[in-house]
Amino acid sequence: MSHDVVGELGQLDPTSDRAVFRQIADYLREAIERGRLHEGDQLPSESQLVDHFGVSRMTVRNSLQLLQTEGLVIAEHGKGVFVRPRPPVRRLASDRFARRHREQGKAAFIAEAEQAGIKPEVDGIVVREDRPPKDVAARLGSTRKALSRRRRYLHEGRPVETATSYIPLDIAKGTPIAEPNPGPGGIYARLEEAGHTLDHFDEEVRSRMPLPEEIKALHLASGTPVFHLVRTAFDTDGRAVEVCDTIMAADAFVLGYRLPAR
Amino acid sequence: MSHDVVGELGQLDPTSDRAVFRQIADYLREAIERGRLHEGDQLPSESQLVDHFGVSRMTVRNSLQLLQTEGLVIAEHGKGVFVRPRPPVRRLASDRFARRHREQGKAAFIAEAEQAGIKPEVDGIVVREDRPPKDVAARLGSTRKALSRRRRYLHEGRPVETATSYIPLDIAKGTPIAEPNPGPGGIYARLEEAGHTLDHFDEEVRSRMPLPEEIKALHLASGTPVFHLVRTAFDTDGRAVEVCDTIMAADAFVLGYRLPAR
DNA sequence: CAGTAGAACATGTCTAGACGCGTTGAGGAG
DNA sequence: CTCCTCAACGCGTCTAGACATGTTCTACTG
Repeated sequence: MSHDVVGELGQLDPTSDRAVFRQIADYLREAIERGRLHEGDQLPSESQLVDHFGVSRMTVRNSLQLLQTEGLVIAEHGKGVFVRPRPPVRRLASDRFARRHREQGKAAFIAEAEQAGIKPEVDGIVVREDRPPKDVAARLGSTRKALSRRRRYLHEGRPVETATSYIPLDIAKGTPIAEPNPGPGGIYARLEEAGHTLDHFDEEVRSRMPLPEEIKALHLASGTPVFHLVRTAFDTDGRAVEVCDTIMAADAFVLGYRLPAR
Repeated sequence: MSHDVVGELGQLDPTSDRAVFRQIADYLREAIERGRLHEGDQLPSESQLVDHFGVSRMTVRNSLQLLQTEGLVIAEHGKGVFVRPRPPVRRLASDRFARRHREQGKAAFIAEAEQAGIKPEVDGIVVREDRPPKDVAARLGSTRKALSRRRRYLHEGRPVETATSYIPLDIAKGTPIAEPNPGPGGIYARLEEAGHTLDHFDEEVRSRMPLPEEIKALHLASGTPVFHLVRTAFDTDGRAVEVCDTIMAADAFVLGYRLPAR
């Protein structure tokens, strides 16, 4: 071993009120935060920690579990536990749906990813006619069936986002919006061609831990929350013409917004 | 017991590849999602689950641990495990720093909370001269000392947000901004009075799991991520006059933004 | 009747060990 | 030299039990 990490971990304080597994987690967390363990580095193995601290394996596992739920480390079956590498994040700017970008002929996700030098992909597109969930229906102002466009986005092969758009059928039916590939500029370009000039978007941002299906779809490590965005597009008549419900891996994005001071 | 929850949980499938503790968690999660267990309801106790499924206690605890990290339940020592109640959320609108609100004489947090019928409090105000962390320094365009204003916000007695503002000393020194209570309208009103008419704010939103100190300051249950906001205020000369670094309990807020389509 | 000690029950922490399965590298077979 | 087998190692799952500590309610005491 080039560097004796386990030997530098210190010893338990048996007089402390703090639980043993928390003390062990504290030592490991400190080693990560102080930079003695870098991104991607392997932590001491469970049996090394058992030997060093003189505790049972379950106690050590409890410590590692804690660090996992904090998002600091990731365990890989058969290999070891590693300091979690921070993936490159995408900065999303609040003008990402501005018309000038759309006019380049690219959808927002693609255009911005390429500008950031990231290879984007889109995946698993499903277009259906569907009754929208009731919070979406409330935003669309109708509980009728709508066109739903579901898809998954990837960065450099890693899935980072799933999104489902809902567009009222009277707008979408029989247009390229109902096709899997809606053409250059994406569905917003098609909406504008159909006379629904876009005025603004309202976006709501929540964050929470992912559901099992979201963990699966985005290959999320434990300790990774998700952003839940609900974006409503309004045309110049004030009508909601699209609601987009998005789940994003929170470790892959920074959302940027400009707020008015006036 | 008015309702035999544990009896309705189904049995393990010994032929399944899915780990036993995951199957148990699945049943409990389903009971919550289907509404057989409501917010605040107590789950079957560990020993009841041990009896029902015929497994050891550690296996049951593993299931409950999983649901805790998902944010679905919360364990209370000596009392039981309960379906986590969803606290009332605050909707933050993207115009929350608009001047018209400031002119009412109230700071943004207070004004918006009262409008939502929530009793707001501010807590633990610390004003110092401090060298800002380097990401903040980069936004201020200076690594010199700045005035830092730290404080904690509460809703109905529950801590939900900590924030630290950094203001360049040449702007803040000797003004009410350097006082614990900066007066009506908050520091933004004072900045404008000092000739720094505000033009816009840039806000960056991240989400991650909380650090131990954040768990402590915000009394976070496990399975609760935090929003990390960094907001930079620009005056009409284009100068960054304040950077505000905020940690918010993610289960207490919905962030709203308006995006331009042009 | 009020107050309290204690039992019963709840979760928290920890031990010691067993078996399973994915990964890796050394050493032998071809 | 190449390929394959297998042992060593690493984490994943599960058992059975012990003791600690917080909570609640009962029943006894004064």
